[in-house]
Amino acid sequence: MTQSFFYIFVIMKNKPSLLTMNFSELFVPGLSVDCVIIGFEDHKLKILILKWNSDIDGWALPGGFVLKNEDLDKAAIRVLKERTGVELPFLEQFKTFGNLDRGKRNNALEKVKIDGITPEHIEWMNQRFISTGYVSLVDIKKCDPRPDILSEKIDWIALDELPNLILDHKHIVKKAISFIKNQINYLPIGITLLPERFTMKELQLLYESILEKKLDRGNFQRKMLKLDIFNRHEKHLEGGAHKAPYLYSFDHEKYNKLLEQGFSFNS
Amino acid sequence: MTQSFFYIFVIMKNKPSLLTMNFSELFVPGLSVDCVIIGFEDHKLKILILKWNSDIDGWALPGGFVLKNEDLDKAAIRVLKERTGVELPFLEQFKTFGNLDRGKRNNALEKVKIDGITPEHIEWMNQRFISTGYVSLVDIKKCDPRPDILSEKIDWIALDELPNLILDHKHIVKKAISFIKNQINYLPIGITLLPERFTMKELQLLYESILEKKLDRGNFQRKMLKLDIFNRHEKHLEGGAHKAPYLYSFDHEKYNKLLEQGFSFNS
DNA sequence: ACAAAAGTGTTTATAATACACCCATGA
DNA sequence: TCATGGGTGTATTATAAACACTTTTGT
Repeated sequence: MTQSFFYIFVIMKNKPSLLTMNFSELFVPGLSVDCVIIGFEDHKLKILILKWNSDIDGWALPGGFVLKNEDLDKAAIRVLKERTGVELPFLEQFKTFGNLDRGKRNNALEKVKIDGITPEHIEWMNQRFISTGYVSLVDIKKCDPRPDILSEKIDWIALDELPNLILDHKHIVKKAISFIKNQINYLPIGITLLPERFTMKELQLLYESILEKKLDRGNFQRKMLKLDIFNRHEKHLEGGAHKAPYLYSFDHEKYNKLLEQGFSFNS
Repeated sequence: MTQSFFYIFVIMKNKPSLLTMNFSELFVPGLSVDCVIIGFEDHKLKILILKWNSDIDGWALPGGFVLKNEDLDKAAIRVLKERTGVELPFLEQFKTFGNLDRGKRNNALEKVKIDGITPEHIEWMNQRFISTGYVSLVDIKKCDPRPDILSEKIDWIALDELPNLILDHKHIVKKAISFIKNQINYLPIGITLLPERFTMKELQLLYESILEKKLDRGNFQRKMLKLDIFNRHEKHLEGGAHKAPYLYSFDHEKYNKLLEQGFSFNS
């Protein structure tokens, strides 16, 4: 319900006239999408969340409404693009949240005073909402997070440092993480989370973050390389007082071939 | 969108007056649930589907609308109960279907002439619908399938003998099966699909149906028994000209303990 | 006695785990 | 030269897979 604001802002920049429209004509009523956009930085998983302005307490997941002539998936793609500038790295629906108690009426909405937002808009946003959760894995360095007219800021926050989130958004995040954890054995997940070139150590730290357990260095390296989906680059990374690690990148052709035939990486 | 009829029927039996209500007041607009109810009979996976009456061509998954003051999950539970009489054996949400092209307008709806169904009801049902898919695993013998005012019959149909299904219901079935296939390594799925007592052979046939591949008899038996979640019963099954197989049942206490600690059965 | 299918055993191959060793590097 | 972390090797254990052997039963 709340995410509408961010969408309104985008509309305002492009076609301000749309704001005079009744939401009921524009959007599928009562249905929204929420995106858990996950990145990896400083050896930690982080997600992109929006800090509301002082009138409204709490942070929120990037989300939005579904246009009447828009696929549900497309709505999520649009939200991802609007918040990060990124197009379709990895975006998957994981669950639809439809409990009655998720949508406690947000009194804060009544306080909002923004040009073009009418009491009818507020009324519409205060209806019961069912929200479909999408999870996206992105390279933080490729993102250009865009704050919103209603939010003081948009930020990457480590999973273990999350502030209060509105509604059931914390629950949505938990479900997203558990979804990724289950998927990791069937998807070489690093391909969208890491930069183009990375070390095996970095990939291992990513896996350890997702699985929440330590892995054996030697075994991890051997199992990964055995998948035969990496290119090893001759230029080593320099810096530490130790042997320089190789840099790797995904061989997209081999990677896709492996995905097609299916595989299992147990860790 | 079509499933509404079945729900109307139930309402008619209980509180016929509700039929005079506007659907917009009763239901969350544009949102439905569809249930893929899976059973196991004659060594085959079967699903419960509804054959429409002659005015309307095609079969449909059991489904329904979501009441305005009802959890999404509760709507699925209600549909399962109404169609089978069964309460909560195994019911899980697996995906929400929201593509525009899934809801091609069903001209057949206009032909329908049923007491109490007004053009406004038809109009409402012809709006764009987004549907959340639930999958349920049930013991066919415990089910009491109930056909509907609009359907000639309700039947268990083997997966490889499915007739034409309306809308994207075939696609929904495929996704449900693939969901179960992925879950099978983490859930002793037989507990709700098989009768109280069963042979290892039957359990194996069930697994082979879901996994769509043959399994080694000896290895399957040993791996299953090693899970230590079964009770072996001394009364053997008789009938064939061969050694009589033991009957097993799930030890619910051990089963639940295993589920809590998590396990993986690779087959 | 025999066929058929159950129950159990055995062998082999493959993969997971733990840890050891040597190597390259910068201070 | 020494501490550090990278790359690779190896022994051990656990699991999967293939298949063989024995048992029980009705005909």
